[in-house]
Amino acid sequence: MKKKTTLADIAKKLGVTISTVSRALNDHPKISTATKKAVIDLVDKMNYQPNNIATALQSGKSNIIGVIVPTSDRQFFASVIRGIEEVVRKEGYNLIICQSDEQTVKEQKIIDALLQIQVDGIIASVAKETTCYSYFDKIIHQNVPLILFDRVGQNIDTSTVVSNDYKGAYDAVSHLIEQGCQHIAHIKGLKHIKIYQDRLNGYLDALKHHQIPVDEDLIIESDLIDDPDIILEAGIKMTNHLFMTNHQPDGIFSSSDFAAFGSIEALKSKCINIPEEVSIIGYSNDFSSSIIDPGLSSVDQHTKKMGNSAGTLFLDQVNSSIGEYRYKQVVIDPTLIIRKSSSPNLIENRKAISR
Amino acid sequence: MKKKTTLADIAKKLGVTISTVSRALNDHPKISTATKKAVIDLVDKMNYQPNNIATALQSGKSNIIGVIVPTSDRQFFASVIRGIEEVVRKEGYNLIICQSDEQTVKEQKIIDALLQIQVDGIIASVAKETTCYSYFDKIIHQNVPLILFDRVGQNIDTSTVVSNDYKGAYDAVSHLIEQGCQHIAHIKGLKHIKIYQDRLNGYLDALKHHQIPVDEDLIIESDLIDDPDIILEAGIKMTNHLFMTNHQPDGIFSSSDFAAFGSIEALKSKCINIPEEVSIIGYSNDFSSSIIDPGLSSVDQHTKKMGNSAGTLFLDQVNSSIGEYRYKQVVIDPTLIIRKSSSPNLIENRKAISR
DNA sequence: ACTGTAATAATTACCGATAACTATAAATCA
DNA sequence: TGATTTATAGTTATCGGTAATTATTACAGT
Repeated sequence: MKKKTTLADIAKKLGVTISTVSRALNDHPKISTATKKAVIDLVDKMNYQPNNIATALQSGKSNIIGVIVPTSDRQFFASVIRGIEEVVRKEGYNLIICQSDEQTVKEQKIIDALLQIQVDGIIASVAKETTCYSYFDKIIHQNVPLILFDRVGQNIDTSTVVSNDYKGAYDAVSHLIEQGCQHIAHIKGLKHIKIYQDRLNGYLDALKHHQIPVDEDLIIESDLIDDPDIILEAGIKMTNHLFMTNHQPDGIFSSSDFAAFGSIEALKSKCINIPEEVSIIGYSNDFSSSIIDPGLSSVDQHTKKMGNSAGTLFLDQVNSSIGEYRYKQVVIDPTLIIRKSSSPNLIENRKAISR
Repeated sequence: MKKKTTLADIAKKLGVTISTVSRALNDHPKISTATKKAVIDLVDKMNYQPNNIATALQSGKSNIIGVIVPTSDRQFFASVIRGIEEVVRKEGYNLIICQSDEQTVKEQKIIDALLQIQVDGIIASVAKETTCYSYFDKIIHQNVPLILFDRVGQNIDTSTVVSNDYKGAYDAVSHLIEQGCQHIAHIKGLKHIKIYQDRLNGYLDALKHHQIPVDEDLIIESDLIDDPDIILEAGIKMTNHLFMTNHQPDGIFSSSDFAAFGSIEALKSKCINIPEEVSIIGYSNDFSSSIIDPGLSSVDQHTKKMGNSAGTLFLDQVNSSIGEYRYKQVVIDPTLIIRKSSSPNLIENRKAISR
């Protein structure tokens, strides 16, 4: 039931003042080596643990970074978080992970809570529901560094880390075309979210550059940001729908791996061969992409690297003197991982890069 | 560049003292409603945000819980974390997620860091490397509530939440036997880790109770706690090894879904039918279990529920008056999810329960 | 008019640490 | 020897709140 030892305890026992002890521990030059040694010895013996809260109050720094993600139990975000941590922990920062569950209201509550506990910065990916970013502006106005990643707001002036979704989509669709596909369907996400818009544009441009006409009936919109099981079911439905029309696709580019899993399942139950009759490419390179049969080609976003970048941007900003810092925009090029679902004569490529 | 407003700013503007403002905000009975209203109005207008660090210093409570997991980007742990958060956030606690990467040294550093930032409690799953638990005792000695889950230490006197691994294994193996398997292999984890020991015992007892002799050659040990891709490869190797002997199994119970994925891949490439010739059951009910072909039967551990329990145990402990609290041990029964890999005439069961 | 008692608000100490400013002694110099 | 460094450590204010204690009113009762 012993309570924690403080500097006062040590000072009293040593017959010196608190500040002497404090300075001894901080290796202040004006403290004799004899005193320093005495202090350090006693500190060890009394098992003294500095109270960071007191230091935080004094210095105005909490050494805590708030991380807001729509959901932490998705591979994508978990991996980004790990990437952030790798970078910032080296400089003594801890992370508080918060989940918005895609809800604007929760997101705002979280922001308030984080500001209240005096985080030194916030790294966030915005909830899909969110269309107004005034709450994020609030963070900036309080002089708290804000880094956005992946799902960044439209008009927020701050540093960001995004994946080059346009390129990812362009490369994926180009690859399908090279494999001989001429009627490529696209399962796209909600259009107000930039990443899905970019992927759509990549898809459209790839078609255009290869002189393939766009068939609007082959483009299906879906809310892709929920429970994996639900998206998978949706993928099945959408695929069945696609194959009920008279112009059936010979390729599918899905903005979500999970929807692509549904496509594979739907086609398999229709006894349509993948990739001979229909090629499929997903997005995110989820672990299951390598597990499903046939292996799903997918676009790897280098999630951990995204996290690394976000962490680095944060450190840059806090370590630069106020006023002189300029926001930076980092764009990370994704990599197309080719598996059987889009390439018939391929040795299985399970291994993902930098997952 | 405006800096944060404090109680002092409000007090000055209102011509009252800081404590009056403080008490007005805390709805103290001895403050007139007029003053309270004036304070609250000004607080709104000046966009005052209470400084939690100051409160934490004063109260000795940080409202932060440290969570230590071997790795946060695994579905299992991510889901437990979500479960913890669901429960504790309601009472105003925030989580700091830390990853030990299975290394004892990192684990100890994390514990020191968490104690230093004055967390109100620690919820942890111990690293596989860890065999000496003195660092966890340190937490307890500092009167910081400690809850262990899943991988609990052997001799630590504290509250715990574990899955009934014995039952999970027993049920799985019994099911294999009911399906007609007589030679059931077991891919087990490191024996010094209790969960793997329990699963082994469940396996052995299920065999015994069905009068099936144990064949030591069918039990293979593997380090199951690393990168999914690596475990999968190991699963392939182990399975190939099993099928090189002259007594080949007709069933495999794997302590890891990922190793089981490897088994499936190995058997498929040998053109051995699953489940007609060999039935397979994994452990953890990873999302990919429902994706792989055939669907992998697996033991669902109700991870979110584990998290809920851990959070509840923590709250119980902090909310009980000191000295009167008794440690509790919660055991959660897992559920066997049956899919095609162990049951030939089954409608696919993709949906997991309470993932 | 004078004391007693609410009602309300101001003082003050404190949480644990840091840092600027002072103070004290011994040591050095003119 | 007296003045001035130098080395070392003590004082005190501060971070932003909370809470116990004390002070100031206003009003009631006699």
